Amino acid sequence: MAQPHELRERGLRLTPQRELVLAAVRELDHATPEEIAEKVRQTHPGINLSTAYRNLETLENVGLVQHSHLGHGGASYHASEEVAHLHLVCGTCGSVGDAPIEVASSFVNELSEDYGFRTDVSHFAVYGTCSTCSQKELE
Amino acid sequence: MAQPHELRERGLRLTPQRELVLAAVRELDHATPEEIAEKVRQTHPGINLSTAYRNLETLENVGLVQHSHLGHGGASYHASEEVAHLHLVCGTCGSVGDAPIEVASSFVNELSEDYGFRTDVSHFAVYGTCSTCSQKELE
DNA sequence: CTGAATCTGCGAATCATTCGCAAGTGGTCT
DNA sequence: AGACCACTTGCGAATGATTCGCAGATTCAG
Repeated sequence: MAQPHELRERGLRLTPQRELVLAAVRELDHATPEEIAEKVRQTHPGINLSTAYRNLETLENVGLVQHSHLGHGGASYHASEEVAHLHLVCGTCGSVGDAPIEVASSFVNELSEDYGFRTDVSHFAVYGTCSTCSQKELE
Repeated sequence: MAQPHELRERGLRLTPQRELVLAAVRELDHATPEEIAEKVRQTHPGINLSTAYRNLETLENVGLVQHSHLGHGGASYHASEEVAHLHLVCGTCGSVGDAPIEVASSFVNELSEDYGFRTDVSHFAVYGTCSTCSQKELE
């Protein structure tokens, strides 16, 4: 009995690499599978990239982590308990800024009411030009 | 003299494949490089995929075409003169719906005022669940 | 018509992600 | 503790999308 581990509780086996992947996602925020594997290697050198990918997928299925698409590159993972927020990706300098999800609430509501579309604003990045780069363009 | 071709006018050489790529982008809307190459092959069988990619990049540099990221897959190209609109991608069924860009105007304004971020709403898809799939979930 | 710079075709290289498979391990049931 | 089996892992190969290197072809200015 005793209280089951959070992974077991979701029907997953408890393996060192799985725990480490989850820990890495929680520690690094917005990390690519590659970066997560790299992090895990610090304590478990042998871990394979495929294993990182597979565990991220598994953890996502049970809702412990989620991924979003930031730049043109690959996906970026973060823990589910993290507060959801918008990602403002600058197409000019590549920086990624954050903004509270509330900024989009009226937009989300409108899409819901008019189109019946339930938006997950944090899944894809919001693309544009950051204030710094906008300034520079004026020069 | 005479009026220069729209491509020459932008400092580009006028090659058959380049014109065809541009024509294909205009004809097919939201096409992947692969689909564009396929289209071009109808009139110019020999065109190489790399050439399509290179020309799309070149055309994008001079502002004649633009690309956006719809699903997890590759980029999708469209002509610049096309009216910008939002892409509503359903994560469940994969469908891509459209919505006028005005729906996002207050959202865009807010980001601009509060964060100085100039948003290009049509570059990345808006991710979520379409009305059809939302319905099904309730059953 | 000629030359130089720009393009194109092609195959190889890259990057991110997924697969197949055999060997290893975790959890359950005795 | 011992045995079993399904789930996992490591590894290398397979994919799919995109980029690169290069030699030969083409465009366009003079």
